Amino acid sequence: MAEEEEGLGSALIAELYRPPALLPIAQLKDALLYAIETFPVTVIVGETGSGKTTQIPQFLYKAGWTNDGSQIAVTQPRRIAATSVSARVAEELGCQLGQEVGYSIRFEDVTSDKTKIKFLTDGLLLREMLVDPLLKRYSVIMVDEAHERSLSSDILLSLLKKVLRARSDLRVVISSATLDAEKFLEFFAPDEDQNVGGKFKADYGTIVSIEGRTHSVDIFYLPSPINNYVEKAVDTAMSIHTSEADGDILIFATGREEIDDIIDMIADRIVDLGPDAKRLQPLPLYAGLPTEQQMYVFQKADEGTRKLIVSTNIAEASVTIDGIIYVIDTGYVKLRAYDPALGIERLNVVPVSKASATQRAGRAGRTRPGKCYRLYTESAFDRLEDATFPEIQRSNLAPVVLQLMNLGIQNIVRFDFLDSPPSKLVVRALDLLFSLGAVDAYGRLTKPLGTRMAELPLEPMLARAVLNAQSFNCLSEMLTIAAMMTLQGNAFVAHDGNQKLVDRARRKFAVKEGDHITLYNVYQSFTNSAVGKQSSQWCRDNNLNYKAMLKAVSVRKQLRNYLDRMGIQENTLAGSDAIRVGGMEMAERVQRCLTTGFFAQAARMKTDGSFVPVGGDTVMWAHPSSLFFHRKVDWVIYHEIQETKGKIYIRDLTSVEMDWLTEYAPEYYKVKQR
DNA sequence: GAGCACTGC
Repeated sequence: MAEEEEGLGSALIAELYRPPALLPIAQLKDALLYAIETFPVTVIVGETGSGKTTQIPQFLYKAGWTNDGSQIAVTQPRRIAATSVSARVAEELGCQLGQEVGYSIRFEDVTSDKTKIKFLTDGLLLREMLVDPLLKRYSVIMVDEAHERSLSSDILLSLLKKVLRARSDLRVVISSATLDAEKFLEFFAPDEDQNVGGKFKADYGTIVSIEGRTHSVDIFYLPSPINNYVEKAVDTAMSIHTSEADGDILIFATGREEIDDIIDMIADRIVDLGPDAKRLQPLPLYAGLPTEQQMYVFQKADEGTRKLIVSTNIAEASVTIDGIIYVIDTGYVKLRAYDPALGIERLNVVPVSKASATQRAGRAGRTRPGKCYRLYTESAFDRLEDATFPEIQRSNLAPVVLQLMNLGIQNIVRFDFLDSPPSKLVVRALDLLFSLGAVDAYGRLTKPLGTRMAELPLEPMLARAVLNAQSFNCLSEMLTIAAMMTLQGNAFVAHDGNQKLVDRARRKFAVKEGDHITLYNVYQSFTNSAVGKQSSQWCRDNNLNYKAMLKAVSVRKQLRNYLDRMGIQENTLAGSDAIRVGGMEMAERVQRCLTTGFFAQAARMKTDGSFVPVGGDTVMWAHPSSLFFHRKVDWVIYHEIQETKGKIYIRDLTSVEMDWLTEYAPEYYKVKQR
């Protein structure tokens, strides 16, 4: 396992560790088992630290829920949680991980025929439903952290509702940290029960509440609203540092730039404190930070030094840091929104929800009683949304729709969602899938193209291009490019914050055709036994993210296996072709092949360097990480479009010929011209 | 001209 995950994992295990007998959940054991025995659906409400994730599966196991040879599944929204929690439970049961207790995540299946309790990501359980739609191997399925309302856990709950209709023996346990419990339970009401109106006849399920074991956290609000929460966060941190007892500080900010600003301002203020003052060590934390730098936040500060961690939302649920006593909540978060009319993703800074604010405050009370300073007024808090908008209502739904169709859901519009996505999102998704040939004019999944696209763990446009690659004799190249695309711009990394070095490193691999083939060259060099040798040192020397590169190797291998099973062979010509891919022939094949997937994302550069889409007037700019940030080009296809601070950026560009667009997507462009 | 919140298959 890579360093980062080990580090984060052990932090998580530390959080979970508490002698099991002392957990409040132990007292509720009988009530819990009774509920699960009696009702198809049990919703468990319990704060972090209540032990529900580690204890409930053990109760069920010991109560005989796996005696008939079936398994207990516990789903997690994150890989790291699945691995670390399973290790903890294996230890408590005194067995080796992978025996009675195991986990299964993408690329790693640590289970055996002896496995009774299996932790897995919710996305992977969805994949299992393709093979086993009724999930027959499980007697109990526990969906943990359902309150996070992730895309895959939402869909999983919808599908479990369907499965329950066919399987009266199945038990579903939903665990939530917030007050959504009733909503979850009511969702599982059989249709006839919903007609009873106000009368609530819940013989299909029940709610069990578990006391948390976190310490109390005093909440402080501002007396009046402020304009600049960045400055206020700095002021608050400094006053905590100079007047409050020992204990580390955690500031929640919205993004990298803001975090850097806060850290710079804090650094200035530290100088003013004078040489005799207690020391303060500001540390940034966000997902894009190189692993080594992320690890600093977990290390104990020197004696007499107070850590001040300035973090994105990553510290809200994904990462747990010990020793935080003070939390400063700016009250904002950066969230994705999807504009179905333009097909653009936006990252907006928006107020947090009450659930989020509560979760943030709780980060101060893990070791001992703490304090949380909310940089907004109490009435502002009262006006916050109860919970963050579910992901399914603010995402590009093309991958979701494709996956649901492949699971046999014919009518997406009538699908029983916990919260239905806006119909515009569904329509947009269907339009795109139709233009890609995954869905026919009757709204049915096509065979084999549509089903194959759904099977590949790639977004639809990329899946389409990969499935076309064999006919362009560039499957080998496209597999590599697809694998590199899943890194989402994280192939290069600034090891010491020096962005100039990154740009220089990128130029070493650059080819005139654009970013995709540039990334292909990166992969080729990394895996070449005479060049990168898959070594971490080589990555460091070339400003590449070693962990990300290893992931690309895994993804490529997995994609390769999928295509093997589909009977699509890697072109022998491609594998042995000695032509440098930046040269004419191969490059053009790749460019054409990419066009067959990304024709709907084509644009042309104007003289001022901006881009406009076909038949549109949206002004777009090449992202600074693109080869075409500096260079001139005519037509391009792009992989991603995103609005940041009012400016629309396109990322991962490859130059194409205008004729190819009409050649490979005649229908699409005929409609466009009307 | 100047920059990805966070996950997952």
